[in-house]
Amino acid sequence: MDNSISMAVIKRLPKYHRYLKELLDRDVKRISSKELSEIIGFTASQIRQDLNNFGGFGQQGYGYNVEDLYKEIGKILGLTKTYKTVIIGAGNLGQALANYTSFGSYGFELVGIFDKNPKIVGLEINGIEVTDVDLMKKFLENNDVDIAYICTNKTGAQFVADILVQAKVKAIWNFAPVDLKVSEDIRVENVHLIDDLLTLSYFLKEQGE
Amino acid sequence: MDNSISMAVIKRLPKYHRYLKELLDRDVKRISSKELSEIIGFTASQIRQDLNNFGGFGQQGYGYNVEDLYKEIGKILGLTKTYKTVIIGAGNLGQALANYTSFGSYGFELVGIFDKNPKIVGLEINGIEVTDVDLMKKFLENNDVDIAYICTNKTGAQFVADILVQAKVKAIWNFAPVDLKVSEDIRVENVHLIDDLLTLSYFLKEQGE
DNA sequence: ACGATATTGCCAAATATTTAACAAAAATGT
DNA sequence: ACATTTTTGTTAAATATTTGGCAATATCGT
Repeated sequence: MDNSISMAVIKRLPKYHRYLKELLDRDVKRISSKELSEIIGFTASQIRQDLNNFGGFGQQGYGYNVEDLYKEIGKILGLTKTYKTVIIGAGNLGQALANYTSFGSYGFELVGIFDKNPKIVGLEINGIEVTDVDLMKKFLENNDVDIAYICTNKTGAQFVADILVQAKVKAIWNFAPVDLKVSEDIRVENVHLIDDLLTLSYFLKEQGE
Repeated sequence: MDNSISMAVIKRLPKYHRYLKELLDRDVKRISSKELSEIIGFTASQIRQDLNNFGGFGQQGYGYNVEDLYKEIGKILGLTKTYKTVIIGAGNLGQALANYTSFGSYGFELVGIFDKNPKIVGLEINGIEVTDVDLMKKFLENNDVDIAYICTNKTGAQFVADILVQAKVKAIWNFAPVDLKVSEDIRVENVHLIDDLLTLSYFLKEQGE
């Protein structure tokens, strides 16, 4: 029996979480799959199906308790604990991510920033000093880092990834325009920004035809 | 008859484009779907199926000519023309995107940057002066802008989107953590960074169980 | 020049995902 | 208290996507 949850479902969970947070902030107490479907844009059937992968959180004739469901999805997403994160590559993007305070509010705690550029090493960004990337290996040995954000250029990304794998970092969030080769036991999420632009470009071309 | 290409296929096109560019740079002349499958990680069958949505670019017993295929996919993606783009919100992320030179090399030309913060308005980023967002509407009337990158906070995003829709901007690349409500004729790509982190978090939690 | 090999394009089968349908259970109104 | 309405959880049907199989055709080696 295959009890693993499909990727399609997993990728929708953050959106549920986001919308439930909004409802919670607006003091909405309960919501039906139908009502939720109208604001979130999935079908009611899909919402019920998705949630039932994890348990029966609703109640017939009533719907779902917003606060409970929000907390349940938080638990499913692993938001009950905090994660230590590092940024490698403190260029524009790395600095932008370092300054994103909202990640911290979800429990992603930034504990280190690394770069190889001597002009950037030593700078303080969001209260954290940028360290030379040559010292990263040692840092990872002394700190139990969960997630690394790779914000280097294409050339440096695989080199950095190899060190991260060796140091048993658990996940990589990769912004470099390259698909990293890593061992099975490390999870990678790629953000290929240019891919999104090309998708837009595809549709703009289509429109003109 | 439904002749529209599925989103699953469209989302893979940029990856084909990326890998073909790499092969081209390495002076590889021809490639079979089997060889490509080994480096790109899709099945050979899927690759052939994907490409055949747009035409028979290959040749039996030979495979695909790398340069031709690269160009064809570029054409499919609409990379034969240039697009005028603007950035709204010149915070850390907006500035990072403004400094991304690689977008330009794909034909996405940055023509304006807007912000509401008086401390930022007037700054020059990558050769472009940041303009007050109140002047954006007028700017859009005088310049045929194709794509707008929304890098504002959650609060400002919908307000900005409404102006963009009115000004007949064709596409929005939205980095604000909100799902924009826009008319049908404008294309939106969302980049919800936090969603990716939550996906990683989901899998980290799974690992521990 | 010709047989062996490689490889596409396409169709069909297998999987995966989404949507529809509905019985069962809870809530609501009178 | 009881009929009506709401809404879930779940099963089944419908769609969509991916993979496998193979005839047709080109290339390659001799």
